Amino acid sequence: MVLQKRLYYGFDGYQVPPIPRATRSDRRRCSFRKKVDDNQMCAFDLLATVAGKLLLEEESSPSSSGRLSEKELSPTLQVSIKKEQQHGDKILKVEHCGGLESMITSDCSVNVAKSKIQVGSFENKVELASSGYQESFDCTVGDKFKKQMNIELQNTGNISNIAKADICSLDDLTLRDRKHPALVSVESSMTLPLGTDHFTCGSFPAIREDVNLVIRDDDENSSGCTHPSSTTTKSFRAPSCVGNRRLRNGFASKYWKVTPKLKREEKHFNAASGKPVCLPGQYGTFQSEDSHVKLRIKSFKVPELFIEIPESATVGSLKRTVMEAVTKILGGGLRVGVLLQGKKLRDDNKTPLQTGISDDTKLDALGFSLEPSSSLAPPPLHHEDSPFPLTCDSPQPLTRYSPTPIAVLDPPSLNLGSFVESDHDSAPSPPDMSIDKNLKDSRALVVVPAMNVGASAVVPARKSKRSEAAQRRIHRPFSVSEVEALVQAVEKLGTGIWRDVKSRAFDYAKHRTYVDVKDKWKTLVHTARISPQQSRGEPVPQELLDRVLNAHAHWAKQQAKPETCRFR
DNA sequence: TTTAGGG
DNA sequence: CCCTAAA
Repeated sequence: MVLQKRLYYGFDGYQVPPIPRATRSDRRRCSFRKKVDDNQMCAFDLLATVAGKLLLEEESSPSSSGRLSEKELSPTLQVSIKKEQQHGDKILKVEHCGGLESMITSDCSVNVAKSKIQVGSFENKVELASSGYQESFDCTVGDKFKKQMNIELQNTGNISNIAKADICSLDDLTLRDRKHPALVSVESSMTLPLGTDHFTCGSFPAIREDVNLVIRDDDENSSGCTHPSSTTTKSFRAPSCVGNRRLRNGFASKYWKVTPKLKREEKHFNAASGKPVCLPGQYGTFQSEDSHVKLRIKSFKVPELFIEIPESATVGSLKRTVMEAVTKILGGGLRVGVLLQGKKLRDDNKTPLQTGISDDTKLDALGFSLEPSSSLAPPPLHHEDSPFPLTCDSPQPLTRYSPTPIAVLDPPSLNLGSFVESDHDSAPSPPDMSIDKNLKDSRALVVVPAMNVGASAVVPARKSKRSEAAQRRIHRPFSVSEVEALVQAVEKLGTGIWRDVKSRAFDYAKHRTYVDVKDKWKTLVHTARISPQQSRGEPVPQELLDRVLNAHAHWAKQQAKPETCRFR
């Protein structure tokens, strides 16, 4: 099946929703935020997981030992960001390719360097092109790169705040000066084993017709691994190809692609009709042929993603883990949220103006976010207690990986580059946004800003009626691999020291607390004592249950005789 | 903050 | 998972 829709939108930058990550203790004081955070994390996991899958499939091959080493994985975490800016008759193109981390954290420069060291195979390429002149050069990570960026940015004057964090720190680029909205093209390609219905625009009528969503069946071939003709092609990989190939491998059954397009003009809304009005020459105005508001998703934000696998895990197990997580998440579907100045627009029936979106609304004040949806139920807003079948559970003592934004090459037809852009901050005004850390940990899948909303409706983000009350955390069943890790840790450390067990077996999983771990052990012991038929959920291998009982008995005995040293 | 248990 | 008393 092929669905194609386009979404045009224009704005200058995007922002991350004001959802600072909350620690468990923080949650007590700010439950609402924590809740949102949890949801976003799920959404984020989804995207990043998918991305990671693609890359892993393409670039990672089992080492001779049949195991994955960090070195093998790291290089697969690639990200590409491409920026274009028109300045007079010149067009500045900046492309950045780096390790995953640079996409996830706000401090790209640091992480890029880190990634460089870690991976050793990362590259940056900056291209400067203007009429009759073209130059490209490779930069090393760090100062040199930043320096290069500075020069270019200065030469061209203004630059978008988009992707700034991805290239280097804000200060380095002095991006605050944004008189001209830079043109940024970000495309993302990912495979999602999810039916189109999950992301149909029914929930987002305003942009329905504009979203460039390509959903097709696997076998749909991947004829076009054509790289963009531009010189920028070389610096990054051809994820689109990867994606397709992957699909054909039978993993994902659908190919979901969001292809943003560059649009130089901006649009204004007519106060009366709520429809866009063309205001040529005016900054912040869009050009529209008809009376429709056109939106374009500029980029997705993928704050953070962790894929953990045991060091002894094989590529195959990694893939299965990823698949498992994706499937879970997709099962819940996705919802779209609209953010204005960091606040969610909950009333679907308001017009742009009514929600506060007006001509002078800063484009970057608008944002879209994809959130996991609890059920198939449409975006009707209800609280989100609904259990989310998502979760990115992984196997044991894992190694931790970052997300995986992928650089995608243009579709054969279009000569656009696709990328997944992740960035933090950038919003000059979003209230209550302790960028940095908070964002860093807010695992959200955020689609960037856009102008949307027709007279129709906006997508309800989520109605948290109890924007204050404590919300129950989403249910995150322990996967078999997690159980395995837990058992192993308890066998080694014993019971009663859950803090240690937690850090040993789930150090990477921020959503697992020592209390959770302790509770899990409790239920495991219970499960091991009852008949398999009586237990629910994913069945735990008998072998593990046996080990649970043995370990439980062993440590219970140990506790009985205090004189004995636990370490034997 | 952690543990240990009941809910 | 949550909530809490205890330590």
